[in-house]
Amino acid sequence: MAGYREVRDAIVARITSQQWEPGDLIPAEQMLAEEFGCTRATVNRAMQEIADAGLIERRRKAGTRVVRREHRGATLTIPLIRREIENRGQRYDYLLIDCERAPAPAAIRMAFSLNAGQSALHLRCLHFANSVPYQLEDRWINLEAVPEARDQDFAMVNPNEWLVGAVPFSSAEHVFSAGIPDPEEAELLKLRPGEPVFVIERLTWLNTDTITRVRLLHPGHAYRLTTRDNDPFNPVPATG
Amino acid sequence: MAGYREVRDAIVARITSQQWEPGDLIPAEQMLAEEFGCTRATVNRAMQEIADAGLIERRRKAGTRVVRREHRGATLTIPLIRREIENRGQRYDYLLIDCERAPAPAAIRMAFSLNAGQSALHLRCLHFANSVPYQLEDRWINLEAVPEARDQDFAMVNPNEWLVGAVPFSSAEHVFSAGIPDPEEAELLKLRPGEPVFVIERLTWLNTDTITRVRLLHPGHAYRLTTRDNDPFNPVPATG
DNA sequence: GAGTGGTCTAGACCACGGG
DNA sequence: CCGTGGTCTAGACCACTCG
Repeated sequence: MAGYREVRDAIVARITSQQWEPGDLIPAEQMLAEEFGCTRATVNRAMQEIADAGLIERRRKAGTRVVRREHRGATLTIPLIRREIENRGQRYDYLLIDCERAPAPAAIRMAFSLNAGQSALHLRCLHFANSVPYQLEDRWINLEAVPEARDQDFAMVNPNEWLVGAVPFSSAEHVFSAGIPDPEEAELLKLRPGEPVFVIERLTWLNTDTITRVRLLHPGHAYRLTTRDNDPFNPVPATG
Repeated sequence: MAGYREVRDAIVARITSQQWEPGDLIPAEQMLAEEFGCTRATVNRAMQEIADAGLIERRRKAGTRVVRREHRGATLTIPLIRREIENRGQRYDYLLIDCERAPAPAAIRMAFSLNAGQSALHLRCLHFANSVPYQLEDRWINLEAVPEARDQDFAMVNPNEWLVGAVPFSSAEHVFSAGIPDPEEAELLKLRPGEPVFVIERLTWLNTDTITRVRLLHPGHAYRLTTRDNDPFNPVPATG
């Protein structure tokens, strides 16, 4: 009689209540199917979801065990910069500082797998929230991987939005850090002396090609990157 | 003849190759089942996984559409601090600075849903990598939710590890920012003047109870938080 | 070898929601 | 209304791997 959600939630409850503790072996699917009055397929679907969430580990013949929870995951959503600002009810403005094809420095050449002589597209721009500098973007685009970028007018469309629309799928690597801006960066962001910046560096791939490397600077006093991760199955806690 | 992985990968390929573009309607499960020579259940499982990955949106009667990819997600793994250091081959040391039951300040009272008079457990500690300060931890623990914390000796076991072991399941909220340490913090972390800190603030829930709020400071010059997100189905790009 | 999970089938009924 | 996805069943075969 039980649907897979009920089976799933019941099993999760036994784990979170520590009725089944980390390391414990869970009854086999056939046993649970009988207990819950459903077929093994239904139990299997429930168990699959719990395993996907990382609560249990399953191995043929060895059975299913409650996982030792060692670390917690967090899912960040990196929004479109324009949306991020407009969603807060602020006006979004965009300024292209410079955009030119230039010889790629060594670090970029390595990331893009380019030879010594090759060039790439380098551009810098500023994003404003209510006319206040919100993000300074320093981006390299791999023209070997994305040759169409050369014909784009990035004074009109910001590279963030253009790339998201033009590149169908990719992997990404993010690095977050705190740093001290150099004098030019500080001036562009209109920072007070001594003000730190929150730095996001992102590398993006299309299949095996690196398509872009971007370095995003935010004023330290104004920027907070937030993520909320809920239990995969349990109800959402009160938002404090 | 096709298994659900083949069906899934074939459909994903049509999306990433832009054969099916964002907004497009995908053939119904029955059609795809006939095309791939399998049952609708197999197609359904493939589509479920693709939908979970966020590539498509499904609605009864309306059918399945390719999603407009507006923002990218990133999955962070917050490791055990000891592991993070030891995995780099460095020596981990831990120092409890202070640990006392104290009246909770207003912000903590609000987060923990406490009344004006109530107290909570406040502790501060330092984590070292090769004897260099790596993380300054300032933590409040809600004794209403986790009364066992009062009997713990946090000079021996650091609160990070104890909580991960003691609390079976929870949600969490992370906020990342860059900041300027106050003089005491700067001294504890042995920072040079003007050095910024990378700040992680985390709230953790057990069901509807807030169990702990922790503020973690890292020296800005030494700390980088990295995350690598791969396509859910495609092979991993070359690690640059 | 044998027990467990992984997957598939053929068919069925239902819930949602667009037209 | 009625097409679509959501879910379930009863049964089957297979793949892995522990003992």
